[in-house]
Amino acid sequence: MREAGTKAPRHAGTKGKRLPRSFFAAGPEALAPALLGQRLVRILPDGTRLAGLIVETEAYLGVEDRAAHSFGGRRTQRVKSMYQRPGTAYVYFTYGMHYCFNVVCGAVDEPVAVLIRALEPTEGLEAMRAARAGRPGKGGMVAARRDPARVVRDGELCSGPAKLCRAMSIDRSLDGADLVKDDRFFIETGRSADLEPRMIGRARRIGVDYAGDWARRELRWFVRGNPNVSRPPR
DNA sequence: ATGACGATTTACT
DNA sequence: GTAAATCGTCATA
Repeated sequence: MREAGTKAPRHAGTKGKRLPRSFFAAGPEALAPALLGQRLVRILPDGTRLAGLIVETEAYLGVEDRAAHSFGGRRTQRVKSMYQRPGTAYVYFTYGMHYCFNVVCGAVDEPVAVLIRALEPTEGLEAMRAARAGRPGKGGMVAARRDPARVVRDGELCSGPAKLCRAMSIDRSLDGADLVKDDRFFIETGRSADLEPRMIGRARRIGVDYAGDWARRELRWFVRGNPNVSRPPR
């Protein structure tokens, strides 16, 4: 994690300790800010290690949260991962072309989670650029709009929930993965200790205007001044 | 079986 | 700022 204005992270490439299940069991409002600065790691089938520090998260509070997929106790095929153990990955497909990734953080049958909205990329940037240059999601953009040669600036590589999934090759195959045990997908201790409270911002969640009062609640946390944050508040 | 919509991103005015 | 892309999911019938 770096403050605005400083150079590349000194500890890029550093491997941390894997976060234990007890860390993930904190519940969404505690886990969302606690995940800031932690390192999300993805090992590709060919062994390439991709990683980034988490710089933006959102809490989804479950059955009473109108913005949550589990609102009202919905227990559909799509959201089944949200009802699993803390530390489970909930990956869903949306808008016909994008994936988003959440960390489940409640007891079994308590469908709460934290959406990972942005990362500061630290390892495997080349592979990320290649993944982001092509077409998104499943079917992906029409021919007229896809541009395999398009250049994605580093600050835009993982600056959104679907962008980071694209950059890190996170798709449906990782839905339900156990982040505590899985060897392709996990979270390590990063540089959260460097984050003073004043460096953490809080704001409304993005893209949930349909959720009435729940749209107004400040359930989004982000690292102030970090260029990878998807939508820095005013 | 059908229709409306989405925890988004992108290009364009 | 607006609109298009694109299809699985969900509610309704």
